[in-house]
Amino acid sequence: MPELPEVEIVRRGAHHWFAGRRIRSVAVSNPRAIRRHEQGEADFIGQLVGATITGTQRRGKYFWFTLDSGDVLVVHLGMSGQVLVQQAADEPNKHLRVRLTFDNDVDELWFVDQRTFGGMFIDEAADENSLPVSLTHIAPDPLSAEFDLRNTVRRMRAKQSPVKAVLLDQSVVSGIGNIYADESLWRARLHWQRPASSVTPARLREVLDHSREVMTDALAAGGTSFDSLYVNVNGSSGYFSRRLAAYGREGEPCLRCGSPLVREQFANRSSFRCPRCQRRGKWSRAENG
DNA sequence: AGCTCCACCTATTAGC
DNA sequence: TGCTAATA
DNA sequence: GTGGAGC
Ligand SMILES: [Zn+2]
Repeated sequence: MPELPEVEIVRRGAHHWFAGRRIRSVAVSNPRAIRRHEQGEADFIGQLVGATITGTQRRGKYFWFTLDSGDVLVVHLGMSGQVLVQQAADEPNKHLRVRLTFDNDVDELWFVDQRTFGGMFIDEAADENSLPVSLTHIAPDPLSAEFDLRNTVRRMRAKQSPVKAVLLDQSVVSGIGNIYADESLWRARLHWQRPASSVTPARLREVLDHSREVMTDALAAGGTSFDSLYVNVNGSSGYFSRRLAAYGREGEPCLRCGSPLVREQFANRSSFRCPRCQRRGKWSRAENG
């Protein structure tokens, strides 16, 4: 599942290959991929053909190409999206949804997405940072310069929901998904179900600091890949999955205390935690200090 | 308004 | 093998 | 992973 580190890896690759290129053609093979472009397919194609990509930006799990038209092309990978650099002669891909060709006639951008939760759309820039209007409700992510730790802690404390739900709320803090939420909570020794309002500001600060650290480490490792669904623009996997301490480790020993990790259901996804290090009460803080 | 939960898809894997 | 359920 | 429906 692409979260901040995986999206950032893809953005960097996309920038390297496509910044400065002029779009020659656009083919949409599954209109669902551009469902968030409300003006429809013809408008989507019409706005892109002839436009030049001037750069790339990212906020949380969204990234976008800035265009010389002044608008931006927003990309979200959903659960299984890929942005690949392909050559025209490459073998067809069953899950190809959108295909862009460029003025050099060699390298193409293929948006490939098995589950079709991801997509692309054109939007206008809301400010001089080119933040798309449709993303103004997305909060800054912990790796961005605009991230305000104190303000984020204050907003988290106002929530009655489980602290994990708040970490996943992109309007409070962006970029964190199921994997890095569990990793951050494990590092902070916090039970995912604690109401955010019941957690002290100091501990909320800690869990946010841990999210920044774990996502920085994951970025350096090329992201987390469990299978071939998450890959960079060249189709390669990242190496962070082998360093996960919580996610996917049901029954395996906690790397701090050796207790077998447990798996619990949260909404309709899985949560992994250590039953000893991550207990509900405040006493879980004291041990293993 | 705040919060929870489910639909949106395709594919793979586990279990009967 | 072939179906359903669970999970990503 | 996200947006929207519903309590
Ligand atoms: Zn433990």
